[in-house]
Amino acid sequence: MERYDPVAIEAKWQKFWRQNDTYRTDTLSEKQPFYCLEFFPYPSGDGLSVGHLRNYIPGDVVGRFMRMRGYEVLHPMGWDAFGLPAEQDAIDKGIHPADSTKTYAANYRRQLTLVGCGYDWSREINSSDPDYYRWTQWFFLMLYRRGLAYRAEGMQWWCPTCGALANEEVLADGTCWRGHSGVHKRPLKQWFFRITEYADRLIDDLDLVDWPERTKRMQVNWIGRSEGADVVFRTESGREFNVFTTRPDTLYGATFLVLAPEHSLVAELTEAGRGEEIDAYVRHAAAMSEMDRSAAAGDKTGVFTGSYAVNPINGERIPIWVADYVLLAYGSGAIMAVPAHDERDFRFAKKYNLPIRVVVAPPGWDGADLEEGFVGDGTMVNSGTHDGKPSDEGARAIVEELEATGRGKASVAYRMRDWLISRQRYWGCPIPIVHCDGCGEVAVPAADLPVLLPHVDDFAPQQSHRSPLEAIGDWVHTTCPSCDGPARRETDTLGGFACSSWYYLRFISPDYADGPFDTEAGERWMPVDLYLGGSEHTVMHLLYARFWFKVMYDEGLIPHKEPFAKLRHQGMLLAEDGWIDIATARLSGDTAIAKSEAGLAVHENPDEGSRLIYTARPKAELDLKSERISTNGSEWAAVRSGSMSKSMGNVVTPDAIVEKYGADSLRGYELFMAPMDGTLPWSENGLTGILRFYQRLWDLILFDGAGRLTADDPVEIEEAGRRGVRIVQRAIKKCTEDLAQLRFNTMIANGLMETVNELYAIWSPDFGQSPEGRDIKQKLILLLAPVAPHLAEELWERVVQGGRSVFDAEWPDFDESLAASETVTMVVQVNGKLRDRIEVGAGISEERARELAMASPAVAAHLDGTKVSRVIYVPGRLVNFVAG
RNA sequence: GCCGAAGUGGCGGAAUUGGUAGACGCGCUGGUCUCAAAAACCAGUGAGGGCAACCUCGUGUCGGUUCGAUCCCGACCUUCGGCACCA
Repeated sequence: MERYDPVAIEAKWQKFWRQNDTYRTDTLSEKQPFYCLEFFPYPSGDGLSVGHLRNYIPGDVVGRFMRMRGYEVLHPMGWDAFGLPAEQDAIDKGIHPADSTKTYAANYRRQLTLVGCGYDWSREINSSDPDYYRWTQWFFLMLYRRGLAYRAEGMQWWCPTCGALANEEVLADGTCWRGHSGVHKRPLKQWFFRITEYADRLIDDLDLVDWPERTKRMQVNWIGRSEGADVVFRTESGREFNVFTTRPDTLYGATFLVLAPEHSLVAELTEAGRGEEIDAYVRHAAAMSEMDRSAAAGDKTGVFTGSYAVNPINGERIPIWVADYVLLAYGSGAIMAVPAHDERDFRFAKKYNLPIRVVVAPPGWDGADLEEGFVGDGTMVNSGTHDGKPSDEGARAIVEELEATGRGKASVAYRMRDWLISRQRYWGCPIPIVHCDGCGEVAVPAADLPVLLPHVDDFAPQQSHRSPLEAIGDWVHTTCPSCDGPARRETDTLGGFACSSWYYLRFISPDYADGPFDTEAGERWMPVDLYLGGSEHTVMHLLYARFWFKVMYDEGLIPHKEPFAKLRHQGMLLAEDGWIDIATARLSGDTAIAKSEAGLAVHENPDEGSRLIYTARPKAELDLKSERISTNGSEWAAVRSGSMSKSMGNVVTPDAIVEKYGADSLRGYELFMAPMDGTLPWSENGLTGILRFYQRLWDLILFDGAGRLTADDPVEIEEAGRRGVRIVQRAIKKCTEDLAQLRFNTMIANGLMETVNELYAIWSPDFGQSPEGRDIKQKLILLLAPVAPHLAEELWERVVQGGRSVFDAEWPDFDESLAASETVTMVVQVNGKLRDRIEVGAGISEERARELAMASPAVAAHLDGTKVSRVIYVPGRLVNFVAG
């Protein structure tokens, strides 16, 4: 029998697809459109690992499946080539990013083709091409014109490696999104997009999309909408300023006010004689990094300005303090402190001996001093005419009162800040603005786009924190589009997330020259039907792209409100588990790297800065059944994996796996090993199972004698036909439903593997050649096609139809009634415990089922003479006798 | 601290969402074939007991609801992700 030879088959069909342009999308097709997209990658010099493929393979499978179901599928690929990762790589390797990204992209394209991904490569885009970034600039101008792009100075995040960062790019542990440490704030003049103006819509419109709830919630939390009130306080010197509070009901309990150290009124409100102390405090706060400030969250510090303000609700005179636990950027940078009902204010008041006045009584409160701030709802006390009201009602009443007297109003505050988008970097899209002495900031006219990024050899970031482009004199010096006088170009570039905020539109009409995209085609093809990518981009790319899209909507470019109708995340793939010789690891010292038996590297005791890649498990948890452990007594520890990384030498490339097992096996394994959003370690062993399965399928379809039965067997062809129809109908149902829900693992396990196992049991040479047998084979190939496209093509050519791609065939339909079994196994229970199983006809009556169940000897034995008081009957499922 | 997700064999994971726990695959054990090994194929494989038919236990822990709980409720433990002085 000819063996399944993936290498030969795969080369053959990849060539066929290329020559026949199999994956070209016709955006004008009459068919229903389906837009299937994966986050476009930044092409790295390391190439793709098997981990990255957990993003691309599911997309490819869905694309193929939808195509077979009659949709015109748009499934493109491109490169997120502008931005820091590319520039950093270029600096490290001394290659110009314009060259390196092209080389890397070509390698990505080769690898994606190698694993059988069917992209329409005629739509390949690269965000660093002038033909692309010209439209990124066009969008910038659109935002600018709409007042959504502006330049401002302030304290902003700064990464020693990456430079200026958006808030979204800073992680809680003081590192940036690229993993660099030392992130801190510094005063910077930067460009921003006014994303905060869209905060409410970014929250509300999440109701329109099918996204993981977790992801939606993370975006909502990030935006951080809080409803409350602005309250106006007047100082004794006649100054007015706002505080924001979410608890207007506690206004009578405000016993002091706190300004952020950077607040503009601090100097003015500082009483004579306290200047030195206040200055020192403000300087100290400024010097302290944001990270240090939040690390010291428990310990509150502050100083009294010496000034007082008047509480607008009761005319009370209360002191104004300065403290760094109040953030300038949130609300108005000033708060009313209500120590009785806020934990932070409580601590501060305790420390500085400020009064604590309860105005919302906790349930059962006896008037005693509080041990800590009570932040819950309760009944209002010490609040003038509002006493006795529930606090939520009181909050509304107080806001009304403030509005009536003009001393405050209902208000909303957000955690999200405007999006810092400028970078003092070379490798990015130039901001299309010129600065003119006479006219000021002037937008480059759309007709003059693109503002080309000049090709320079020295593109390293400057110590001065200024753009390297400043050094390119003949590029910087230009004429003002408005007055023709001398002007300077804006030398900042746009961060990479600007480029990726609209790329999904460019794929629809990649060569369109009259705008960023053909709006008619855009209307038809948007929103993206299925978007696949990692959850790490939840508050970066996925938030930014939604914002841009909404601006386009407002501009009338697109009639849809959301860009991505359905979103799913793929899980992370960790490095393979292994075993480590503890003794060897110890020998080389605390921070040493030891080589385990499996060839994996291990940080046994990572340094402060380095991440723990592997964690040795306690000996008790070792897999004692494993030979590798038991041969070596106690010296080996099982090692749980961390993420794949080049520095650890544990990256598995698709190239190596394809060579050994074939692309179809790699695809099958990536889909089969776990649900697509699960995180799990890579395990090369698992590939064997997929390869064996393909071999079995191959043998079944091409060599009928592989089946369990011979022509002489008692299972007649007719009987086999009946069973075969049921098996294959069930398989179609399972595969169709699972693919629609992206449940690839069970689609393969139960839709394909189990089906083949069952078919083996009824298969004989004669049956294989019967019309039923041939029909089953054909359907099986179709079901296989999205997962293993090369193998499916080969089988399709051999047993069904040569010359045409299996992807031009239709996905099979199923018929519930044919898939249904004639008999079912019913469970017989006594008091809810399983005692017997009986095989009965599918349409059995309750009466008959009870009779048969009662007849079971096991039932009599377990009833043990007790009377049956109740019988639970679940049709087609079980009969349960309840005794006593 | 706050928000969220998850804990099932030696491993990855199934389970029609209240009705046969462990599908499918890996690994392991035994067998067939072979001089031998690999591959392939066949059988077995949650734990404990029994010659056996069978019995008992078993889905992180403890309790509850129910004829019946991996699934629902309460408390707790653990792991992972996100946020974190946001008034």
